[in-house]
Amino acid sequence: MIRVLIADDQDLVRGGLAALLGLEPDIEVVAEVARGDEVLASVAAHRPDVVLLDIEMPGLSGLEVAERLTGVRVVIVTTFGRPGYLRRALDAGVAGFVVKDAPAAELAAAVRRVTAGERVVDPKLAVTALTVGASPLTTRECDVLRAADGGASVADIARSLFLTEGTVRNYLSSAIGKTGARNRAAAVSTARSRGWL
Amino acid sequence: MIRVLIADDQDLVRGGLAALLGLEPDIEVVAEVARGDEVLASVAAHRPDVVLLDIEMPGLSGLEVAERLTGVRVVIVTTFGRPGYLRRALDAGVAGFVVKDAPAAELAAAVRRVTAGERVVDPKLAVTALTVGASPLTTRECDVLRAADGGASVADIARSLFLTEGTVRNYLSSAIGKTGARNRAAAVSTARSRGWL
DNA sequence: CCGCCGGTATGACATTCGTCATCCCGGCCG
DNA sequence: CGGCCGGGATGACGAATGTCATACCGGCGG
Repeated sequence: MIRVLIADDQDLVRGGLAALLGLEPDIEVVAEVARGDEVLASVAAHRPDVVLLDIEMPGLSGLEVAERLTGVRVVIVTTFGRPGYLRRALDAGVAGFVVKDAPAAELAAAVRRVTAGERVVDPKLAVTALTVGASPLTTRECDVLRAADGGASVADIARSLFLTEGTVRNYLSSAIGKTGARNRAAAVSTARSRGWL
Repeated sequence: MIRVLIADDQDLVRGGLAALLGLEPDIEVVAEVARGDEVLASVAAHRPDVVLLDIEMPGLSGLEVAERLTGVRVVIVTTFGRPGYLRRALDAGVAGFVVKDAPAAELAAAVRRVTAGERVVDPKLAVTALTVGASPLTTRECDVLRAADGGASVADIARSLFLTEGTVRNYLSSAIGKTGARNRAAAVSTARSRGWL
């Protein structure tokens, strides 16, 4: 019996995945959590063989959780097949990476394969991740781009990061250049779609 | 036996919902589709009692599908509890509106209740929808905001909508005013979060 | 029939952005 | 030890953006 823990913030989705895996005779869902920061305690309590992690969760992101988890196989299950996400997931040592628009049958298969010691990654995604490459953005450029999301002005960003307006402009300019965008909004959009933020 | 059709573009989620409802003795999932524009044909073919519609799907959005569907009860199942979505859904005559972070048990309950002729809407969401109010944006203002998403310049927007740059600036200015934002990016963000786009 | 609203357009104006050059500092690598 | 890179800052300049007043047209409600 493969013991599985599921972490996803959307009740309906989490319940759905549990129901899906519950249909498999050799898989048992031993716990479900809705927040990233509850995963570690639950893993300690239930000792699952495999942990399914959504990336976007309150508390801690799935990627952050994956970095902290040891002694258990991790499969990232996410809506967004962003190259940067895959890269960070692999850096964090996950055993599998499945996107939510993959065929439903693939989930159970992935769980079995990582249990058997294999690494499960969508080949198409892997190619894209290699093609797009790693993030060229520095830490601060990321910070500034994140702060710029939602339409904050240079002054707003400067205040929220305790920087001078001029410095913020420099970082934005640099990030715009690196993303090949023509303004901050496009830069944010590009960086986000690549999983760089 | 309540016959249900599920429309959601993410295989894993759709499969999950199907598995979840499959556990109920009085509910039968008779069809699944992944695109909005496949729903009508599938409804004609399978004659379900209830149709579960995700909003964000390729082809047609769940809201557009709901407007076109007659003779069947519709439940919107969406990630985003945006007031504007709920409003448009109710205008389209749906019988239920469930957000994906609702408890899993609520889905089957919602299906049963709409079958019994009830209308199922999250009370909190209903309050927010009434509080926030309907969209103050005109059609063109929406168009321009949508086109502005992703960081397009005034010139880009003008080209894509066959307008003068000055006119685009006017619409943007007006939309920025109506959303209480301080620039176009914030306006897009606000309008989107309210479901006005 | 007149007025208002939405769509479209023009021109002028102040403000914000994006770019560039240049500077300082502290690590880290060769 | 001497670069080089990343973080941080300043000032200047041109381009893009946001605001406002004004105008014309077509439809719809009073």
